[in-house]
Amino acid sequence: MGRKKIEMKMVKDSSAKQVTFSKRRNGLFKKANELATLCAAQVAIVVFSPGGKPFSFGNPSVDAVTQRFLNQDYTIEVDPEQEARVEKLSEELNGLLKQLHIEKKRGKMLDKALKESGASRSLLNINELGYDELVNLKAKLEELQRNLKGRVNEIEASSSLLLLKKVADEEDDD
Amino acid sequence: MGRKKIEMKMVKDSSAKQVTFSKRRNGLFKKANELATLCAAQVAIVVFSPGGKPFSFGNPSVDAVTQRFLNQDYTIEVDPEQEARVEKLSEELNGLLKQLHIEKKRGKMLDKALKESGASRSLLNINELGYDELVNLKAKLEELQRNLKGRVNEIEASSSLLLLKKVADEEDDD
DNA sequence: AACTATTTATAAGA
DNA sequence: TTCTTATAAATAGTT
Repeated sequence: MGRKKIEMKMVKDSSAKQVTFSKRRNGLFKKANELATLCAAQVAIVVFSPGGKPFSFGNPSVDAVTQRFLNQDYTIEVDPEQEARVEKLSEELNGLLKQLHIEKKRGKMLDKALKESGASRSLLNINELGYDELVNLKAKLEELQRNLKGRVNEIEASSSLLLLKKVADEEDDD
Repeated sequence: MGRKKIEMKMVKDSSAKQVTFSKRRNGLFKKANELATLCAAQVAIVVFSPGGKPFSFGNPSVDAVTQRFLNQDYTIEVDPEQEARVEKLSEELNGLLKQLHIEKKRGKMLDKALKESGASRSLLNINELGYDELVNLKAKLEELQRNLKGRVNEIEASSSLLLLKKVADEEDDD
């Protein structure tokens, strides 16, 4: 689409690559916007440049679309299409396990950040909260803990050990 | 790009909209692929059609790019740019809390699915695993539980109650 | 699904 | 980077 046809191979010259990336990223986002406008479609795009910088486009927002994608409502058919039902459940569990895995990674990063930053405590102005508010928030946190623990037990209870195999495998590239 | 120029407004005729969506979705994914190939860039796209069906493109995969995006490495500057440091930490914590919130939702869906589907147990062929493998997986699961609980405690310990306020707020739209 | 008349994107150059 | 322009590529309307 220009003065000459180009081969679909990686551009070697890093400066030219940067120029191509900028132009084509703009083009891609424009197309995405048109698709969303013309068709009332939701679109989310995340791109990392060759230099590792993130760019994103979202309609209505990357977050909204991503969450819809992750939370996809696998409605259980009462109609006995067991095959499909089981497959959907399996996907559901799988997604959950992936999330748990992401959580773990984030947890490690958080640990590191907290240790490295003595200043982090200063970010938390407890004084802004009244006593009742603190008590309330503490309760919320505890509920959160229970829910998390409860769900892990739920998984255990349902003996989804086969799926856990995948977690075990993922553990290996940590 | 066709016999006539079209207005950038939503196509009303639902059949024409579907055709336009298909064509342009293909075009978008092709462009994304070219961007990834030419520039060695990572790209992830998620699109929902007007009918609500999900489509995705990813290089190397939607998952890989999404995780990189979510896990963006907010490297802590030792150089005392405290302002930036605190902001990054705050974002980090925020993202974590969002994840926890997503988790909760997914947990509820899972509960529902498990209750509604008596057949779910049949999906879990424990018999495929040997005893040692089972023991191993059990250990993995317990480690997972400890890690999750540990991280929640970490948050509590660092008194990030201010941020928890956001969780409390989000609770309200459940 | 295919076909084209056109429009749009973009590679190279300034 | 931004703009210009020759040309390649995408696609709107048609079959």
